[in-house]
Amino acid sequence: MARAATTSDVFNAIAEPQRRQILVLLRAGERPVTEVAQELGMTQPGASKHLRVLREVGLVRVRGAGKQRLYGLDARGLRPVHEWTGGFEQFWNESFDRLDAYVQELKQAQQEE
Amino acid sequence: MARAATTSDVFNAIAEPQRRQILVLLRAGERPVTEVAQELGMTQPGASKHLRVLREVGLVRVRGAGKQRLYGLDARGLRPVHEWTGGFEQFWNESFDRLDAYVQELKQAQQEE
DNA sequence: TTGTCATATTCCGATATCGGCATATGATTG
DNA sequence: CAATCATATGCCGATATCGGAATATGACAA
Repeated sequence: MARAATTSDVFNAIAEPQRRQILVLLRAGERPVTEVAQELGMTQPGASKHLRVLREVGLVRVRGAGKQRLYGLDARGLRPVHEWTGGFEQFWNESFDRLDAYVQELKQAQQEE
Repeated sequence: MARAATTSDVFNAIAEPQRRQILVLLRAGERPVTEVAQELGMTQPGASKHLRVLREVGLVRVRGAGKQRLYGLDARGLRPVHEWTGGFEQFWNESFDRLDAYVQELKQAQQEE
């Protein structure tokens, strides 16, 4: 088998740095593809493709505005990611100290050998 | 160019469902590879590979315990992800209502045509 | 040292990714 | 309708991924 599809999966969609940049940019408001490409220093087709992925996972919405198509943020899909990582909150404080303790114990044990 | 490396990037590391499962499992405590594989229904080499990636991005630590190697969680690397998504918190509430409003306006506009 | 259990690595095939370039499709205006 | 601007798609090459199977490496015990 091969790799998981980036489409239809928010975790994969935001694994791409450029796509994260796009999302951040869109926090400032809707923008047409060209402007996204320009502001982030990517090609128009490049931006278009990334926006397609973001649209497919539902992180972005489009609406036609005359000749243009305005892309806007729909951040609701990021919530599950936030919550998933939040499930580890207690572990990046308290619990890790224990692990650190283990490591120190090990170092000592090695020195005593 | 090709795809970004999953190694040395937490966002990519957690884009893999099985790796997320491993992290969740390890919240319950340290475990040897074999046990991880068994509890999650994957092969030993499979688990080993995923754990390698997680180790390389620093989400997991190993310590030798006799014949075994115990893998333990180091969730600190998840914090940036939590914070990054947290930067969109206001957008998955308030701000999206505006976008919804737009959509409704558009639907109306279309009906009036 | 040899055997045995635990884990890591290697090689492979199928596939999906991302970027670049050219081009097709779309919408609008004259 | 033709011209134009805006955007999307298609095709390509290079590469990395994931899973599977076999095998190598490691650690310990007898």
